[in-house]
Amino acid sequence: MPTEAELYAQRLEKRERLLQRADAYPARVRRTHTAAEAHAAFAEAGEAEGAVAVTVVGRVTAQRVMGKAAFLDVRDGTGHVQLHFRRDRLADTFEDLPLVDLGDFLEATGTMFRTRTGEVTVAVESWRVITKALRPPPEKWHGLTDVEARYRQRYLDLMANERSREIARTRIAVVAALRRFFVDRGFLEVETPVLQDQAGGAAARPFVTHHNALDRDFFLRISLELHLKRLLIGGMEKVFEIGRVFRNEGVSTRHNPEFTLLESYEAYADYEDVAAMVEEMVAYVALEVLGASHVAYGEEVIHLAAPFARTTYRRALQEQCGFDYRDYPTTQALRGLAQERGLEVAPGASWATVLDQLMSTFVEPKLVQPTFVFDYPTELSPLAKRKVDDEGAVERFELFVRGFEVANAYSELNDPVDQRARMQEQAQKRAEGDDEVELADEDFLLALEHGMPPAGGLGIGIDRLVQLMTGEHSLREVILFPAMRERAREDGATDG
RNA sequence: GGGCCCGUAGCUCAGUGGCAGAGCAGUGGACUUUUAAUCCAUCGGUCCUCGGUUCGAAUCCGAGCGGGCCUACCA
Repeated sequence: MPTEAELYAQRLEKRERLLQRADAYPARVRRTHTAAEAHAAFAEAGEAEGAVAVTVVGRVTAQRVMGKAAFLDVRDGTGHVQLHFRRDRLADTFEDLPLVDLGDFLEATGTMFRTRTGEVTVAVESWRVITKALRPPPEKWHGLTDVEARYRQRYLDLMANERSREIARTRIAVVAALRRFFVDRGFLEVETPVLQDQAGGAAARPFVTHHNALDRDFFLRISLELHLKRLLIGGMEKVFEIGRVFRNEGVSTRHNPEFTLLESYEAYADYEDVAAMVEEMVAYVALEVLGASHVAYGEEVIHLAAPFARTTYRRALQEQCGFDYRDYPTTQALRGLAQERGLEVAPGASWATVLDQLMSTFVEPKLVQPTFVFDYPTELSPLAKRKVDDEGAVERFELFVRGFEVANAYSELNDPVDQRARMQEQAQKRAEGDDEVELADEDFLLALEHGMPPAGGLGIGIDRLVQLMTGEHSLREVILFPAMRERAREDGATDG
C-alpha cells in the first residue's frame, strides 16, 4: 500500500479513528514530570517499584510491540523515557495502540519501575494521544543525513540528530552569554530600525523593500553602526544591540544574506579599551558555553584565553607577504604586485579592494590562533578615527581566529568635518562604479555635528563566533534556517 | 561567477547498457520485561527534469533544476 500518499492516508485514517474515541489534539495536558524529572524521582525513591507515580508526555521515537505487551520510547525536551503497556493492565485502551505511529505525541500515567534489562520505565495505567502526526519521522537509525533536507526541513534534522540540537543550544548559550557580559558591564541594550532611508555603516549592497502607504522604498540595514552612534550623541554612554542585518550578496558556507550582528559603543573608550574588552569577552563566552578556554578545530586546538597575539596591518603584510603597502601608493602599482603574486584582480578594483584582497589571501588564513590586527589603512575604514602620528592609518583592529574575522572595532570618528570628507571620498568611488561603499548619510552627519563623545565601537558576527565555539566548518550549520534557493513546491500526499 | 561531486521507495543506501533492489518505516500474522526487539508474510518507484545516442538508458551524451564541497566576491 505505502506510497507516500498511502502512508499519509493511513495516518489520516488512524486520526479519524482516534477522534471517534477522544480528542487527538487536546489543548491541555497534565504533565507531572519531565522525562528527566521522572528518572530523578525514581532514583530518589530508591528505585522502589510502583512507588513513584508520574504523568509524562512526549513524542514517540520507537515502538516495540510484542503481542499482549508493548514498549514505546517517548522523548521530551529533557530526554527519553520508556513506557510499558500491558494488555491486562490497560483493559480496553490496549487495543488502540496500533493507532499510534512514530512521531505522535502521547501522555501516559503510571508508576516507575526498572525492567530486567535495566531500563527505567513507566508501567502505563492510562494514556492518550495528544497529537497525531500525519507524516513519519526520519529513519530511526541513520536519521536524516541529506544536507538539503536538513536545512529545508530543520525540524526533521532537530528530531533526528542530537548534534543539530547541540549546535542550536550552543548558539543560544553564546547569545545569552554575550548579553550577560554587556549588561553586567552597564551597557544598555537597544533596538534600532531595520527599515532605513539608506543603508550605511558597512560596505555592502542592501536589500530594497517598498512601503505601500508611504509609497516609498526602504533599505534593510546592513549594519547597526550609524543609529547606535546617534544614541551616543543623545547621551547614552554604553549601548549595544544584537540584531539581524541583511546583505544582498552570495550564499555560501561563509555567507548568509541575513546574519546576526552584535555591535557595542562605549563613550570615552578607545580601541585599546575595546581590544581588552574583546579578549575578556571571548574568554568569558568560551568558559560559559564550553566550560573551557580552548576549543578543538580539526587537528588544531584554539586557545581562547587572554592575552591574544597582536600585530599591525602593515607588519602582518610585511611578514607574510614581504612588502610594505606604503611603497605601492597607487592602484596601478598595487595591482601589479597582486598579479605578480598570482592574484586575479577584478578590472574595476580600487586600491583598497586590491590591498584587502592581498590581506585576505596571504595573511588572514594564517591567523589561526586569536590574533588582533591593529591600524588599518584609512581608505578601508571611513568611519574610524585617524591615528595622530600616522595620517595613513586609523585606530582600528580586527580579531582573527581560524583564519576569519571574528571582531572589528575602532576608535570612532567623531570629527564631523573629517567624517563628511571621508564619506564624500567613498561617494566618489561609488560614482566610479563601486557600488559597495559607504554612502554619504546627511542625516547621520547632521547628528554628528551636534557632538559625539570619543568612543570605542565593536562589531561581532555572531554566526561566526558560534562557528568558532562549535567547531563547525559551515555557517549554514549554525543558522537554524539558512537561506535556500526557491524550490518548486511538492504537493506531497494530501490529495492522494 | 568558476571547478569538482551528488540527486534511485517516506528515510538510509546498493545497482553504472539487458526484468528496479536491500535495510528501516508501513501493512497482516506470532510473541506479556523489550530497547537498532525477534520471526514469517507483504505493500511501496516521475530512478530530479527535458532532450539525444542505442534494438534496449537509472546507467552513456547534452541542457536545465536543486544540493554539497572548494574557490572567488563579500572591509
